[in-house]
Amino acid sequence: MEKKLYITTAIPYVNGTPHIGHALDYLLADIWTRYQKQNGREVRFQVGTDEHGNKIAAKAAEAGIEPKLYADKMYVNFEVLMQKINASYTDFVRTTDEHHIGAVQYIWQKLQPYLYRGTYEGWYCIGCEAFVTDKEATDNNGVCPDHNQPYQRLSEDNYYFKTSAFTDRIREAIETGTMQIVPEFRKKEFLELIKDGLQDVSVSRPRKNLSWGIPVPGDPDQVMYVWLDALANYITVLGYPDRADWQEYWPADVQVIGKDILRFHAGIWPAMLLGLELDLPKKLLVHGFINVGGVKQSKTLGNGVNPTDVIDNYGLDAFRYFFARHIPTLDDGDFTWEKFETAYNTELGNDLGNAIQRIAGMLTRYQAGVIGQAPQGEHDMGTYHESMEKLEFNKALDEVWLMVRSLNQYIENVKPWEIAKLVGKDAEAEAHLSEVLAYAVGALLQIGDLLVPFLPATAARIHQTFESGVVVPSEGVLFPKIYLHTPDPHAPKA
RNA sequence: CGCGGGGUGGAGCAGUCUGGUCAGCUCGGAUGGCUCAUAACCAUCAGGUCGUAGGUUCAAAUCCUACCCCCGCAACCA
Repeated sequence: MEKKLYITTAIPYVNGTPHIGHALDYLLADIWTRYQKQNGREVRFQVGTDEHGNKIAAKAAEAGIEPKLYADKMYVNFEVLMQKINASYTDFVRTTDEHHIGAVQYIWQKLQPYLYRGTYEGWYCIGCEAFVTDKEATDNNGVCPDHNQPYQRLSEDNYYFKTSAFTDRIREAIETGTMQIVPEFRKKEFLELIKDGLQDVSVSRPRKNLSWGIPVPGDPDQVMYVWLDALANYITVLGYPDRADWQEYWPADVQVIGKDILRFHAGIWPAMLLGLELDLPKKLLVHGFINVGGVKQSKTLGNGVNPTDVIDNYGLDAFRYFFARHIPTLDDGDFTWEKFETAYNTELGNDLGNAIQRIAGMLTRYQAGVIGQAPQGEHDMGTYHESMEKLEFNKALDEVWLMVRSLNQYIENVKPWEIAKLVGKDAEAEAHLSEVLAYAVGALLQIGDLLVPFLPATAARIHQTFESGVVVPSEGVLFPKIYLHTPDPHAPKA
């Protein structure tokens, strides 16, 4: 019996609205999940939200409501996005879930041997009631921009987690591939980073400085800081420690994360797992960022792209297509509306949509829609599957489009419309025509199969149209031309 | 000498580990063909000293050395 599969995504902090980066997490995990399911595997797919911390408490206070109530309102934004992307997740965890809280407290106690009291010292802003990083303090020249007050050097008591104790084992796991980091250059980057060992992290705060969080068991004055709380979600959502079936899924097969949080997921998180005597995840998929026209998205620039805008105007599959193929799975990518629309019109519309249309059209016109027995597509799918295994989804899609092109070339070569003219004159024409079109359908169905993980609706439509042996007509064309951001070549001249 | 990634035709990229079969792919542009199709499709062309300068070799985008430039990261902003 093969192990049941498990894939996770990073849980976003609900203080804020979802953006394209979150969407990418869900999309990549969903593609993988659908691919594995298509191959008969059972997959559990986690998503969730991170809901504790001062920023949430502050926002809630601003709105005059309880933090939990605020989180209740905010987490829905993310749930809506996941559903909009049609992410086929099986589990949704909120760090304010009762089970999660209980499990994290259990984890805290189990990690006792690696926890010790310490003093955290850093730059603190009275106005923010929070520490800032040394870098932030330096960048702002020692003055908080929000409150226009100088930072103060303060120290506070808290608990530390001895991640340093696990440096060697973690390094070895990464080097030997027990815990694989893809792409390779991220692995190198991280190994370099921990050359001098992992540094212990502070995992709690005095209650007076952090009210909204999970209480530290046995110490009423301390509240847990983000690390143990948030990272633990990957196992608590499975039911760890009390619900038995978590063991069927852990260790995770793939954990999808952005490049910015690699260090926590490759350092602190494995240390936690080792402390709990659990296996490390098999693979960390580290994706990059999405720039817009070469510029980093930021709130201050206001150049962020809203996934909803894309989906609402072009359809979900168009969204999934672009971000799966034109954003390299394992590296930074670039989005512009022009690029997006060009890919939509040319690749989805001209190449694929049109191929489906012309084949369906010929079948209907020449053979009253009867397909007969479509042969198995015979394209070699080695490269496709290889790319899927290597988590290079963009390359897998490249391979599919190679097939779409060669299908169009095939049609052009055999010219079914000319064979059709011979029907009635040439004794073999009818059989030949039917054979040619059936072959085309076979290729199309194979393409449909390969698109299942990426474009579920499109794949379904291909199958629905051709699978039964008779063309089932559907309303409208797939991927009709849209010119919102690029000039319409056929528009009458102004 | 902090670490990492990268500089290939107008744009975006592949190829570099395992030197020759590499100068390739997509978009955009030009010309032609075709008419089944979403004015789609197919073919051909457009010529880029593969960042710069040396070196190794019968042979380098691919290996070595130096240099220039761009972009990330440098502990909590996907």
